[in-house]
Amino acid sequence: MVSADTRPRRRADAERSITRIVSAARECLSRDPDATMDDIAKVAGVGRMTVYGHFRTRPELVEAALGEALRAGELTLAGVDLTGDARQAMNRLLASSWSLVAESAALLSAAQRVLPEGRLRELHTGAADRVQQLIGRGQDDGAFRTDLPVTWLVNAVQYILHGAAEEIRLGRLDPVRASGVVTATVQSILAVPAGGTGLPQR
Amino acid sequence: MVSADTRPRRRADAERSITRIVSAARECLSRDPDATMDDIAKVAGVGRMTVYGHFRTRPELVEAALGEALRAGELTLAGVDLTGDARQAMNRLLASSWSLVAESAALLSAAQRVLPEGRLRELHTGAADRVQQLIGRGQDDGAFRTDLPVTWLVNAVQYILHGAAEEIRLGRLDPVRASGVVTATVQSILAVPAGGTGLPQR
DNA sequence: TCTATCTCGTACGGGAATGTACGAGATAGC
DNA sequence: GCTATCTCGTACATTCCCGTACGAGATAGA
Repeated sequence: MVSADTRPRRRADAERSITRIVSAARECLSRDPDATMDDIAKVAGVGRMTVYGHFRTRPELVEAALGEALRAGELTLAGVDLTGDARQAMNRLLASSWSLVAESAALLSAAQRVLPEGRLRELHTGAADRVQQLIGRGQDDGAFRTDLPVTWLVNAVQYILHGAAEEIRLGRLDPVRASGVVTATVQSILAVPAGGTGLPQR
Repeated sequence: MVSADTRPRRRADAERSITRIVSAARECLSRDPDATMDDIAKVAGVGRMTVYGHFRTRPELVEAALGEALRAGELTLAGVDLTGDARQAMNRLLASSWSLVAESAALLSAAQRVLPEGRLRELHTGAADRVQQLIGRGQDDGAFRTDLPVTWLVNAVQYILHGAAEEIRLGRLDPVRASGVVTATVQSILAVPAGGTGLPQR
């Protein structure tokens, strides 16, 4: 309904350009939410005018980039076995897609500034919901803590992923160890507290 | 060495204006890193030209705002008893200053875009170092985990605080419960893992 | 080979933000 | 009450980016 041939038809080189542009947009925008059309064009290796040939406005391009990232995320998500022990499932999920999820989060915050609120929710729902479902199921199974709101847990995980991506970018976290670090941190956040965290049980 | 009277002298009303401007800058910039000089002036209740009367450039104002926030943070930090059980100390620290630390983090990311790298480290060192020391001490005492790098733990805590502030801003987290939620989450991140996180021991 | 499509440079208009210049009026502080 | 200081509006130059217009040249695809 989106990517199919609603347009009359396109030449192969145009298709290739679009791919490169969207890919460049993902890269640039997830690093700098204010990346310029010109920046993106340069990274894509095309002229700025070519970009405008395919995307009329900047918001349109941002949406395309976000959409692609989310689609990729959902695809990966769909390929991960989320059944069985929730902890193990979360580990599998993180191992295969944490950096991708982090990228989506960065793009999401970039999109937040240029897309209408509704449009954003519309695109993002689905990807996030499935993570929330997994965490929710883990809570029901007794694998994950229930003393904190689900929405907080979901977002806390997001922030950790986002942070890890940033730390790598700043050279403060070894990319090789990152996956393990992320997994360990997330598990700690979701785990049922031992009982002595010093907090009232609420 | 910074705030003292290196300037010839200032009238009382000017002093008042500066205070309001810096305060407004802290508020605006921690909410939107791209806040305009005009935005800040409006919030401060003064004209834009008055702002320029005291801060020649935007980076100068950003630095002032960040500096003030960090100074406030250090002041609070200095008032917290960090001795004794590291877990309890961390709880005390978070209880009395988590939102302030979160604000500093937001300002920090705003400053990252307009201040030279060195200047930023220069200002920020001190505040962050003390948190790092506390976590390091906790590790030595066996209160906190040692399977993850200290720098990561410090930053993970920062990201969680930042995230909590954002969640409140978006109305997804009850401000009243926030303190407890933050404390519980941070304790989980720092705690020595029970032993079954599913990760190789490093 | 022929044509519709695509690339992409130059040039232009518009908007927003920064920072400067000037100056008239208010006021703190002596 | 005098004066240096401060406030702050208007106006302007500059810069940066977006988006449009035009068009010449390359190329895919038949």
